[in-house]
Amino acid sequence: MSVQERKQRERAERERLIVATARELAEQQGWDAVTTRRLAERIEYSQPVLYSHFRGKREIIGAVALEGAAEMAAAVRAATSAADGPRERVAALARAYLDFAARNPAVYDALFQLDGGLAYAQEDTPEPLKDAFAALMESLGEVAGDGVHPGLFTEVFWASLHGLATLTRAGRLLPEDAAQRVELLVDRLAMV
Amino acid sequence: MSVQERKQRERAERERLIVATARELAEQQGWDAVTTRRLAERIEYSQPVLYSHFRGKREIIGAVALEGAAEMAAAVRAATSAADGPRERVAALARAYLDFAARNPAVYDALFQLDGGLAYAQEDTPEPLKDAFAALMESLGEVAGDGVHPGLFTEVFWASLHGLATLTRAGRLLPEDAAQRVELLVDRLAMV
DNA sequence: TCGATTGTCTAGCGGTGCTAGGGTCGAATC
DNA sequence: GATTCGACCCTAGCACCGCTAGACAATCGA
Repeated sequence: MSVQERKQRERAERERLIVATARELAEQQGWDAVTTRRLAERIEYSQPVLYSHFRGKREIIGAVALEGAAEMAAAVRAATSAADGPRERVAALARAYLDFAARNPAVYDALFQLDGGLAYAQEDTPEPLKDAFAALMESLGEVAGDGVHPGLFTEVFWASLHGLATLTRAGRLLPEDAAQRVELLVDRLAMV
Repeated sequence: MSVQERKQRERAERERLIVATARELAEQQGWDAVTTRRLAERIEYSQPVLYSHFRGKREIIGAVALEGAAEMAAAVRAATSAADGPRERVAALARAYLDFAARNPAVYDALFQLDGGLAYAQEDTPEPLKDAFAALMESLGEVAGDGVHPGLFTEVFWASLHGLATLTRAGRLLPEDAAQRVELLVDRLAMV
């Protein structure tokens, strides 16, 4: 029994190594640089080993996305719990969200830009994704305003943040005025 | 002279054919299906011909993006000019924008998602892109509110629309409540 | 008519994601 | 302790990708 357990442990450890390495490589050189060959070389195994853990590259991206969702949820909760009052909580949430996207561009891409084979906004959506959305709704729900469904409001606010994050990172918006944009967004959307 | 002119005409015509075919193929089967081989086969020329018109695949995407920018600007202007009053104009703009994104997903991707090698928010930004942004600002500028820079407001509103468009198309948001989200967004952001 | 130029194609390079098949090595059995 | 067996991993290769060198044919100017 103990031998099998050790093998399972080693296998799980190797899987973590794959995900961590993919993420690291993606953050360093972009997802285009994350090829199965390079990834295999970095973990010091051959390519087919990757396929004994994941169905393909897409699933590896998905694994990075799930890891990122948990971290983002934690970052958002940490920021909001340190803020006083609904208005300041929402502002802190927005800053934390955009900060996470800017600091972890590859993870953010895995989450919202690339195809990681994950289901969204559905029954079988993985728990970390649901929880990340829940983390947003916890603070945003209280400023939705009268008669506005908290979920709907959260979706709209989230979409706005997502738009700012992606357009800024893609060079469509200049980063200089980022703070002003967030300010404006929070002022208008949140009913404090 | 006339012979050269004819050749130039034919060459320009073929370039249009390439762009149109790339766009068509992308709309039908997604940009992943737009390979230089398939594209060459569809226009009934060999691959290297593509490279006599464009530096590479990226530039072809860029050409589709520019074409799309002009169309989007026209669509937005058509919608806003048919609406009465600032509030209704902004609502019409939002609907037209999201409608364009939904009806031309591949073009929208070429514009804002993929790398078409185009410069954004800079001096040397191509005219169609500047004009598309101008089309948005024409209607959005008048509802920016006191003391808010029209350009900044347009950026924020645009980012919100972009977020809704991309998240919806990527399956991150369910399309059923799309109309409600637009309503909410316009209500809150526009100072009517 | 003959060279030069222009245009196009065939063939191929190094890369991609992914997989079939063989070989090795350790664990369980006799 | 020897042997069989099965899990595991690697080598090699598939079809495809973006892109390009070099051969070849057609056309133009002298």
